[in-house]
Amino acid sequence: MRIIETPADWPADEAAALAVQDRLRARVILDEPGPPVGEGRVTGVDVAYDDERDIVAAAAVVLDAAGLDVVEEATAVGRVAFPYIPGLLAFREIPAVLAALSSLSGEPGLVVCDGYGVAHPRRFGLASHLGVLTGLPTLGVAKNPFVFSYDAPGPRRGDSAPLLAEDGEEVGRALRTRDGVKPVFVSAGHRVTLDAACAHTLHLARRFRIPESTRRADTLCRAALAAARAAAA
DNA sequence: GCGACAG
DNA sequence: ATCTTGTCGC
Repeated sequence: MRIIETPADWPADEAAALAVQDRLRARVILDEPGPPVGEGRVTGVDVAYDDERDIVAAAAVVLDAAGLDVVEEATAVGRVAFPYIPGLLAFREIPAVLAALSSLSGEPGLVVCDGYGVAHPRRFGLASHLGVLTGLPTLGVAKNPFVFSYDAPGPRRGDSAPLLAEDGEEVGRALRTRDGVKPVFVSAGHRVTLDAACAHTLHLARRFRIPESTRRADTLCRAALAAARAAAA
């Protein structure tokens, strides 16, 4: 496990973070189809926090896209870099995620984030931000619709409905990954189209509502946090 | 002006 | 995100 420091130039407050989003969002690429579904590697990333002790733990779990077996895992622990502010989640999660990704020995391939990409008030959510910083293709799968509206998709796995911004733009999709179960909210991050993001999500979420990549990363970052707590005590 | 609001 | 046991169901 690698111990990280928050980047020295990381925004210190809300105004600085907003300025960074304004500067970086022009670099998001949305006209590339992205990697084919079921080939190569897919990496799930997730983060867990202990704000009491000011500890953050991130995990990156690399899967073989064909069989969804784990190829490699990495974690990183550090101090919380930013408070949780809706719309600025990336500043809280990304330093630890970058550290976990950088300690992988192999290529991550497609990165699946727990949150949004372009489905964001300023079209620059966590997944897009991570994509721009790393150059990797990314997508976001969130468990809640955030500030967007949608009509209920059909009841079957694979059914979807547009996730709409206030101006009517389709910024993502409410996608049913299991029959009769609450949909997940998918959006493109970087170098992946929305259609491709949904196809990857369906491939990764065959057995459960949440993609296998995210579930694996979630379990691993919680374990890393527990270990860091024990070490701190 | 106040509240809601990914994790 | 996090605080948290048992329990209903495939």
